[in-house]
Amino acid sequence: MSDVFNALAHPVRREILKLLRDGAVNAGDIAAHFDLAKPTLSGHFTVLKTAGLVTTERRGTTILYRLNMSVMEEAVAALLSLTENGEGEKKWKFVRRSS
Amino acid sequence: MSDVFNALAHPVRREILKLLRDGAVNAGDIAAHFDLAKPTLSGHFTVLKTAGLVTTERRGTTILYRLNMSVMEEAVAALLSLTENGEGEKKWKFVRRSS
DNA sequence: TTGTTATTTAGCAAATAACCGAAATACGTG
DNA sequence: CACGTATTTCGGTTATTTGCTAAATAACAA
Repeated sequence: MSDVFNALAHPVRREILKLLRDGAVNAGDIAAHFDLAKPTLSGHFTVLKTAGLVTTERRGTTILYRLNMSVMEEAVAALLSLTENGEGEKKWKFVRRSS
Repeated sequence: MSDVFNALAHPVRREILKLLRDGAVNAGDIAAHFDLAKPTLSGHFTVLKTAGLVTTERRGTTILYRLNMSVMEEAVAALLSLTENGEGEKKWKFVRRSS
């Protein structure tokens, strides 16, 4: 979980995750959103991938980055576990909508 | 929010937060839970305090550390905002129990 | 004031992180 | 094969982080 929070700790990486909310995006299109050199973005991709927050799929010459929802869910659960002591009533309820 | 996730990225700091789940604890008692020098722990306290995740209160010779729940809640909200795009159905439901 | 306990600050070494430009790799096309 | 496009890896610089010991500060008691 350290890798996950570490990945979330950089504003550029959080912005990358937001770009992936509505579907997979290729590395070049992501890089175009930032005033940073491509190798720098590639490094950020590696951090996100190491944390498991994104997955990749080669699509011809480009590489698609996709959000890994299950790891995002685990991060929320880990965050909640820091405040819930397990004994007695839970203070929070966090559920995926069934539809 | 970078400061918050950065603070959460270190396992010792997450463990410190867990020690504070059931109420305020003084610096010495927290330090006793780790095999680290006290100045090292003091540095971790500073990171948590800078992030706003804990507050301090001097109580005689000791200093009490207390969890700042509102910042924890903001962290959860920030995490959710990375996956919710605002248009259409929300995928998640996250509510505080009323009781 | 002197001493004792609790905690932080200062100073230092080693490791890691963030950025860049240049070079390398992977793929598809002619 | 050779070329163009997309992306990553390499090598380097600078800044930050984590840990330590030793010294400084804060509060209290005698």
